[in-house]
Amino acid sequence: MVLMYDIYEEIIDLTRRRGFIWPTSECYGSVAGFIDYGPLGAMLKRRVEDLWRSFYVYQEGYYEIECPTIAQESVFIGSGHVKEFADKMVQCPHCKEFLRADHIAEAHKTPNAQTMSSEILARTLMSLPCPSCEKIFGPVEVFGFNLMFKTAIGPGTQRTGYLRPETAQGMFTDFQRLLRFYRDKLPFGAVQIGKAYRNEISPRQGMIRLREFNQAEAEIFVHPMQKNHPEFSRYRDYIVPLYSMNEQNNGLSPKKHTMDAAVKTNIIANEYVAYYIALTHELLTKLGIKEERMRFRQHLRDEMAHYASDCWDAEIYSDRFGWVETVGIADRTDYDLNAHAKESGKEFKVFVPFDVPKTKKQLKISADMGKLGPLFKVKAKLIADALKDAIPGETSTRVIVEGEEYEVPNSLFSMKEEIIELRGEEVVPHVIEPSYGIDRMIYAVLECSYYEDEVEGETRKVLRLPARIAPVQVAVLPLMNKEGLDSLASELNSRLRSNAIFSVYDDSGAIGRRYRRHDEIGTPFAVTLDFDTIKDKTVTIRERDSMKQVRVNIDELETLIPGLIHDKIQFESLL
RNA sequence: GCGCCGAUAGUGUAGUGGUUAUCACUAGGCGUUGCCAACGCCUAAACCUGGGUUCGAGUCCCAGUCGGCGCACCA
Repeated sequence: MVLMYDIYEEIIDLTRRRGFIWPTSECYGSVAGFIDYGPLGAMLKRRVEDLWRSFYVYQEGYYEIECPTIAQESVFIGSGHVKEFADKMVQCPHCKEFLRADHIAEAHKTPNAQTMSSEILARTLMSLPCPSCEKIFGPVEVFGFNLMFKTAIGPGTQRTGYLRPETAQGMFTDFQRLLRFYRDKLPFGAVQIGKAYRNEISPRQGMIRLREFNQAEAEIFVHPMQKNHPEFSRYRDYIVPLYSMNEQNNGLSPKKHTMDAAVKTNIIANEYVAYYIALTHELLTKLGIKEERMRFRQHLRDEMAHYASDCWDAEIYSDRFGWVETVGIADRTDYDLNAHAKESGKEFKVFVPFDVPKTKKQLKISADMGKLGPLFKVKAKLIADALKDAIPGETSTRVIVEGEEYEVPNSLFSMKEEIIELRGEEVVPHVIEPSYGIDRMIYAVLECSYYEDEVEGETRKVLRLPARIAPVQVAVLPLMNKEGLDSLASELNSRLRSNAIFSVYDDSGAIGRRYRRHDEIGTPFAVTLDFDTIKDKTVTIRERDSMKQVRVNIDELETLIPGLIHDKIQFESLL
C-alpha cells in the first residue's frame, strides 16, 4: 500500500505528545521492548480491558483470577516452557549467521539432536558445514537461548523462578481450586488479564513485539466429548471471514461463513472454537476495528502445536505491519492438564456422573489373610491387592508383584460375583483457549481510529475512538472566561465526575482550539457553556466525528452522557 | 546478534570547528475573543550517553543507548 505519509509515525508522535505511550525510563535511555502507558494510555488500556471483561466475565460468566507474574521452575517444566522455549543456537564464525544448532545436526543425520548437551552438539558441529556460507564451522560455542526471563526466588540462587511467558499457566495450576469453586461441573472457565514476559532477541515494531506485554486469556474447560457450546445459538448465524488451511494452501482469499456452516462443514473443529471466533469478531468490531481489516486465519498443520486440534488467529491489517496476529483461539485438548498432572503428580480430572448409572457384573476376590500372611510374609498385603484385579485360574492364580510372579492356590481366597454400580467416570477436560494481545489490540485501535480531516483548509487530527473506550469521556468548556461561565463549567465538571463520568475541564485558548485538542485524544463529546446557559440552563453537546452540536438542558447531562457513551442513545436522535 | 542509516526544546526543524544555538508550532500567564487551531504582550523549554581529537566540539573520531531499514530470530 502506498501512503502519502507514514501513519505509524503520526500515531507514535501523537501517542507520545498526548500521553498515551512513552518509551520506558526515558531519562536513562529506554530499553527496547518495554513501554510505559502514560495517563491517557493507561486509561485507554483499562477501558479496552473492561470491554473485554464485558464479554468474558459478564456475558460468558467466567470469573477473573490473578496469579503472580513469577512462578517456580516446576510450573514451567510442567508446561514444557523450560524445554520448549529454549533453543540451542550457534553463531557461524565465518558469516556471523545465527542458526539453530540442533537443526543443523539433525540435517546431517544426528538423531535426537534436540536432547543433546551443548558441549556434545558443539563437538558434532565442528566438522559440519554452515548451511548459510557452507564453510566448515570449526570450534564453535553452542548456547541455549530461552525466551523466558529467569530469576532467583529468595536469597542465594537455590530456587529458580521465571517470569511467566503467558498468563495461561495460572488457570491450569489453579485447576483443582477452580473446579471446586465451580462446584465440580463442566464446562467452566477462568480468565486472567495481566503482564507476560518474553525475552525477545531483538524486539522491533514498537508496541507490536514487546518483552513485557499484556494478555487477556480465557481457559475454558470442557468435556472432551461435548464440544457443543450451550449458548451457540447466540452466534449460529454470525458471519466471519475465515482464512482456512484450504484457502491458504490453494492461494485463495478468505471466505465468509456463518459459524453454523463452518462447524457443519468441518472448517472449524467444533462449536466452542467457532463461538469464540465469532465473539472475538464482535469484540474487535466494538473496539472500532473495521470489518475489512479483520480475518481469522487457521494455523497450518506444521505451525499448529502437535497437541492442538484446531487453532485460529484473529489477524488485523495494519498499514504499517501488514496482517498482525492479535488473538489466538485454540482447542488445546487435554495437553496442558495432562502435562501438569504428570509433573506435579496431582489429579487434573473431573468426575462426570452418568445420566443413568451403569451396572456391571464383576468378580470380587477377597483374600484369606489368615492363610496368606504366614505363607507370603511381608509380601502378603501386596499380593492380596494384586489378587483383586487378577483373573483366576483353574486351581491357582498368577499375580505379579514388584516384577516377581507368584502362584496363589485358589484355596487362599474366596470368589463372589457382584453387581457394581458405576455412577460416572473421571475425565480430563479439554481446554479451549482464546488469548488476546492487549497491546496489539490497542495499537490496532489507534491505527483504525486515526484520521486527518480537512476543515476550512486546516488539518484536523482526530482519533475516532469508540466512545466507551475513549480515555476522556467528555470535555467541559466555558465559551468565555467571564460572567461566571468558568465557575458554572467547573461546577458541572465536578457534578459529572461525581456521577463516574470522566470529564475534563478546559478553559485555555479559543473554543476551536479546545475542540481540536480533544479531537486529537479522541474525546467523543464536548459540552460548551455559553451565555444562554446563564439564562435558561441549556448547554451544547458537540459530537467529535460530525462536529455537530445539539442544545440540551444542563440537568439532562447526567443521564444523556452515559447513554451516549454506552451506545444506548444515538447522538443523531438528539438533533 | 550482524550490516547500513539516523538522533538539536513537548513536536517539526536551522545550524560546513569559533559570541549568549535558529525558526515555527505547541504549552503556561495576562489581555482580547459570543462556538471550531483568530490576535497582542510576556514566559518556559533542546544539542541521546560516555570517552577521545582540538586552544575551542551540536558539528570530527570511537564506543554505547534508542529508533528506522535489510538479514537472522519470533514454541
